[in-house]
Amino acid sequence: MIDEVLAYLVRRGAHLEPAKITTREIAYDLDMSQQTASRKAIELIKSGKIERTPEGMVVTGKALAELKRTVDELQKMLYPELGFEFSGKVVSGLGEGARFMKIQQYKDNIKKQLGFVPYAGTLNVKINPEDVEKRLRLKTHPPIIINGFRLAGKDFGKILCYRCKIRGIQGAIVFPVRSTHGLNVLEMIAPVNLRKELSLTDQSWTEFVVYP
Amino acid sequence: MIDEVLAYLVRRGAHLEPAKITTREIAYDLDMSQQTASRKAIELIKSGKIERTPEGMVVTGKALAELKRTVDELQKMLYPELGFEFSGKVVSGLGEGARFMKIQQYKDNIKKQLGFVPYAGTLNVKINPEDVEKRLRLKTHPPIIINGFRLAGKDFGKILCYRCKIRGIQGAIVFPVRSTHGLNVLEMIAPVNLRKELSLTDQSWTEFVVYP
DNA sequence: ATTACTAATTCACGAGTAA
DNA sequence: TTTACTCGTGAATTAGTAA
Repeated sequence: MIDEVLAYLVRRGAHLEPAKITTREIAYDLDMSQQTASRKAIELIKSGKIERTPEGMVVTGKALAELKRTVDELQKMLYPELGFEFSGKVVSGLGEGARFMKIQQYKDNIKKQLGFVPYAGTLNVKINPEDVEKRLRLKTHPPIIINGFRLAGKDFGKILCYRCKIRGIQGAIVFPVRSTHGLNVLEMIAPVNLRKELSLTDQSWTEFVVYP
Repeated sequence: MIDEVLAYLVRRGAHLEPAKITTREIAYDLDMSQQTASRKAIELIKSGKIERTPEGMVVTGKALAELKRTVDELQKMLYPELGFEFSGKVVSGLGEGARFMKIQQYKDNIKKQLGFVPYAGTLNVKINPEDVEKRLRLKTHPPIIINGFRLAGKDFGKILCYRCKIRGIQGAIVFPVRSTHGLNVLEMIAPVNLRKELSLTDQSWTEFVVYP
């Protein structure tokens, strides 16, 4: 998992600059023998995770990146309320979302609930298969509800949504109650034309965060 | 450090609800024998870190709290620049925040936007003078907006907020649009009574992190 | 299919110590 | 003072297998 000695070195700041840390100190602080600390340090060097310089030990960028990845992943699992990250590819919708976003009632209701007038179009992203489970977990959180209405003898259903952020732009993921999408496509609205604003085309890879 | 099997169970969501995970799966995913996975699971049960129910394995709150502490610490070391850290002293508010947090509409909107029902009270912290500049920088980030509403002929304004964490408890810093506070007092809401939960009294020194 | 026991094995640890 | 070697010991792991 996370190497105890490597984490210790990071705690001592060895990822910022070389730190003069003896194997005796490591042993004392981590409650192990000096011999073990020495051996572990050698192992870390052999696996390219730390380096020894005359100024002390340094954690390599590679090891740091790996550590960050692990901590990030744990963080996300432990604090799911801080935002679900998704990544996937831009795909073309059926133009249905765009049609909805042109209807004044929806526009008004979205403005009321989300605080922005949606651009008359949606961005459809086919999420990575490994994110589908996350999407299911997302749906266990209470959504923001855009009310439906009746217009010209036709029923327009409510829309469930969650705020999201894509490359700094705030928008929302929308789930029309009668959705035509499968589990792997998420539909996004925003105050601007996301395709244009973010220079996205079909098959563009992108990532975004959803806030339940 | 961080137990590999425990982290695996968290990755599988066993801290949210019981997860049907076999020792064989653990063994396969973590590259160990089924026997070792079984033994480690038993050890985790003995140390009170997981429980086995007919519905699957569950990570206990105690183990989760411990894990969060460790991850938080690493997070802080790895990303010293992330999150705005504030420190200051607890002060008494005018009871205005508490009044707001008792109003159903605000409670509903907060639950919707932040994912928790706020305790009917706020914690006011007078931040250190050197943190005031940080507070100004914070306001340049897009806030989460709690919608206002009209009730009994009176307008209740929207509330701008940012998620925050104080001693492991997730909450939010709130900025009512018509705030009565100066620049040096921050008002915090959380799902629990922070004063009680963290044993804080007036003049208690405390610190917290705000996530823009 | 599971899980978890016992026995065999391996490999991690620390004592002693040299450099 | 360090660090890091060898080596004996024992804890951790796996194979085999029962339930």
